[in-house]
Amino acid sequence: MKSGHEVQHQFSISDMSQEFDVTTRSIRHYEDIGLLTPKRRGQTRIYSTTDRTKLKLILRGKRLGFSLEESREIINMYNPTQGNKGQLQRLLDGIQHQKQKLKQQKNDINKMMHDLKNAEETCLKALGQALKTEDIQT
Amino acid sequence: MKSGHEVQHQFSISDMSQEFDVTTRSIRHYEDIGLLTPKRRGQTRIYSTTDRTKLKLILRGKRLGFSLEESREIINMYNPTQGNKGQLQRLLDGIQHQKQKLKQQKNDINKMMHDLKNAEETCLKALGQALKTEDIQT
DNA sequence: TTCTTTCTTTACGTTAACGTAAATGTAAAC
DNA sequence: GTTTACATTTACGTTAACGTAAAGAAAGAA
Repeated sequence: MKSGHEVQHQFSISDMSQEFDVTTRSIRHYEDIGLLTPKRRGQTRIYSTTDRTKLKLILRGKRLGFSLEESREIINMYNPTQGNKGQLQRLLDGIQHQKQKLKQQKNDINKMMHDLKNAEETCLKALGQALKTEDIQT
Repeated sequence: MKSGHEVQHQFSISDMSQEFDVTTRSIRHYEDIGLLTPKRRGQTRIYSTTDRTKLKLILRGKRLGFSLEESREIINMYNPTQGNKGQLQRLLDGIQHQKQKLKQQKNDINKMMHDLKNAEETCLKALGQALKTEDIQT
């Protein structure tokens, strides 16, 4: 454990927007539904490294086709310490479910990748033929 | 090449619905936007094995978070024979793009899977503690 | 024949995830 | 001091992907 005087970095909404290539509207939307909880200096939002991490998780979820509600669940899996027995059990179930879903996705990706490579090959051959034909016609 | 008297299986919309666990409404919607093109006997839709394949691709796409328009592109990558040079080149670009996206997804999945396993471990430990505490309290 | 099932079309409704615009505030730069 | 840049809230608009309900046709079973 490091002694606890680490610098807490702070970020404006435009910092976040630029760094992660997401609109400020989206960032505020994530706050509206309780996914992010930045502090304020006056009216202005101040984002912490925790917020950055959560935003990263949200965006990773999006790339995998998750809804924001699903991303909320994922985020909630990152602090499993709190909670009674029932809650922990439900959390564990959720984790199993996500793991299963990810396995399915991985499987789908492998199949699709295989198909794409096939298509690529066929496409390249067809392109070769097209070029030959072009030569002849010239 | 097999001689061409293979049985062309036929399916009703409810066959498709049950087999793939998707509503008839969705199936008709996919037809509305031109993703499926079943034949008709009278008014009734008759689905071929080709339609089944396309539906499979659509659903696989959905599991990976693809929009129907993206699935349309994917489907179009399965017959790369037709088309002139420009079209083939664009198709090839699309294929590269999809491959890249899949790589990103695979990467995301690996990271998320790692995180989930961590969460699972933490969760199990906390659950163990909760049970101990329960014993003591009993 | 009447009932039940399965199909059809048409059309309005719904939800998520923002987009977009308007009106306003504040602080630094010129 | 006013322009510029970025911030805010409020609120209506939009799109995809269906859900849902209504009304009717065709076909087989009772």
